[in-house]
Amino acid sequence: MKKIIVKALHAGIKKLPKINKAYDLSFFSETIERTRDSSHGDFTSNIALRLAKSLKKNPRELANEIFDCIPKNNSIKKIEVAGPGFMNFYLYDSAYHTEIERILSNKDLIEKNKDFKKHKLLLEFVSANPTGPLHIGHGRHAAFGASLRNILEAVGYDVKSEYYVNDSGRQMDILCISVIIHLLQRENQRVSMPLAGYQGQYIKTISLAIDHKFNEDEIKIKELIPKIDDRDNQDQYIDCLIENTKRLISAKKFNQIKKQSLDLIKKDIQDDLSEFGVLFDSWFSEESLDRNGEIDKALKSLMKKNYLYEQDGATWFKATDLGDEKDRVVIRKNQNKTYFTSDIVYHHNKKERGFDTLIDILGSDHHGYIARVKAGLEAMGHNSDDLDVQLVQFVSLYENGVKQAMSTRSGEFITLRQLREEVGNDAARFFYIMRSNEQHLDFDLALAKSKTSENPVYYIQYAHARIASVINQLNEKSLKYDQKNGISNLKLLTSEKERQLMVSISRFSEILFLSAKNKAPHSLAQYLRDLANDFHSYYNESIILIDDHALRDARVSLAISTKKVISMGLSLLGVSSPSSM
RNA sequence: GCCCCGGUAGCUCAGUUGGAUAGAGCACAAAAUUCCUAAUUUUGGGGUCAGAGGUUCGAAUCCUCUUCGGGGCACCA
Repeated sequence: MKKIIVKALHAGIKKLPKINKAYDLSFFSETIERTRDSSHGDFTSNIALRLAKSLKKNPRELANEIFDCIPKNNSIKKIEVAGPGFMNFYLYDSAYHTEIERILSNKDLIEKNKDFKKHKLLLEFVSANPTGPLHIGHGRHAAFGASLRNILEAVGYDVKSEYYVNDSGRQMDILCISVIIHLLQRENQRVSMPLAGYQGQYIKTISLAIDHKFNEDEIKIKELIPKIDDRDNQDQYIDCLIENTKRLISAKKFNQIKKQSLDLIKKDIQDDLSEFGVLFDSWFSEESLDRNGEIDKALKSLMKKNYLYEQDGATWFKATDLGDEKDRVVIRKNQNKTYFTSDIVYHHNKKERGFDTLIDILGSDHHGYIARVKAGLEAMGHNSDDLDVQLVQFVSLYENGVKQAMSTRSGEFITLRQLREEVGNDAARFFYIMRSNEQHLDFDLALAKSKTSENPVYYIQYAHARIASVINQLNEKSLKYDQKNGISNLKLLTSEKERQLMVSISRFSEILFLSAKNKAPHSLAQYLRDLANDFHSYYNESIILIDDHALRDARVSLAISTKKVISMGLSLLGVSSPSSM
């Protein structure tokens, strides 16, 4: 709907020779907003105020000049120059009717931007280490990423989502040894879990599933346990323990158990996310980068470009040359590659696969990591601006005003699965994205569980269910609904609340584009709440199923289009739209 | 010490990227149902936009400083 104003303004400006510069449509679009106050019309543009300075003109005069040049348009009732130089646009109601008609037709509810389609995006998110179940923090990433993906797709982008599986490196060995220790304990061997090992219940579950039994002669506890005090040197202790184990049971058997453990955890994560309605187009294995020789190839290329040097027995990447605050190690003294090494290659790989923009959704505690990944991209010959990092802040759970403790170390943290079971997928999805991602989230468990109007999810879903119920009543009362008749009688909808509802419906597409542009799914959530409010308010004031056929069909048309918008909006957020509650 | 995010009504938060008189929900006070789902609606009070300076026609929004809260500054991931 905003397009009407954008085009009109553009047509007007084109006629003014002095202003006709290289302004594109998106510039005009940026100057136009919905009015906050209906006494200012439907839309307002501050274009005259913005251009006044560079043209050295009085903004009001300029606004009047533009006004004189705007051609007649059968959607625009009148244009006013107001205040310091705003241009206020008043639309005919028919413009809103056209919008309702479009929504009722079976086409897409919103018009995608065709230019976006050639833009390939790769959205990477969650990417939690496969060393344990997902917790409530990952849940926020999952909900945010999945919603963002849906929104970007809805406005026209070609977008794929990916989960990066950190399936190589030291932490996988630690996972494996934790499982092995558990297996040994089940055989009544006198070994204790290293302090740096994974302590959670799930380790037990994995060991039960693997159910491996070691031979008496291959495990000699005395040879297994390092001669160091675990409490003094946790890292050294566990590394030594891993080494001993590999030697005693053979690296082959160790890797076999590691693979089994990884597969079990990965499966659990995949099931968890899929039950949560979070689907990925691909699961990218970190380990595959090494296996396919991509890491070596990239390192050689960096070496050739003189981005690497040796110092203190390690190999360093000259990140400072490319904007990072310090140089970073890519190969450690012990010859192991760092996590960052894989990440340079992984991001390079993403670009090589043909993605224009890479969106990474990271925890806010990873912000210090951005500069080095960007440096890595530059070094591999890409533009670091192609990487867009969205940071997500932490989640705290509150139950009746009391903050719930959460500790990863003890393994007693609240999992995503527990949360989903507690409050349900719908409430979890909605609450996770209800707030801006860069804001700390206080997740109110009691509110999420409550089935009252205080709970925004139920409030919105209830609006949908009410409309569904009205449609059922139509049939039960054997009333006929004629959509064409409804559309041609939309002009009968003249009450303030009816107009308000039509205005809200017409904003949907603008909200989606804004939400996509700002990568802010929470705007959509806020909008849906407002829309539901407009409907409830209208529903309370007017009866839809009245005897007057023309007005009834018009009202049903309005209700059905509201239902369609709510339903699509909720589905983009991964929330269901029940027909009865 | 350096870097990132945040501070808006009693509480939880929006604020369309610099616009006109700063908005919701909850809580509080009062009202509405012979009628399509009361899981609803209507009305009301409530603000030094953390503080101070600056930029300009115009600042919650941009810049500088101060302050408070969270996070980050590895040959961990």
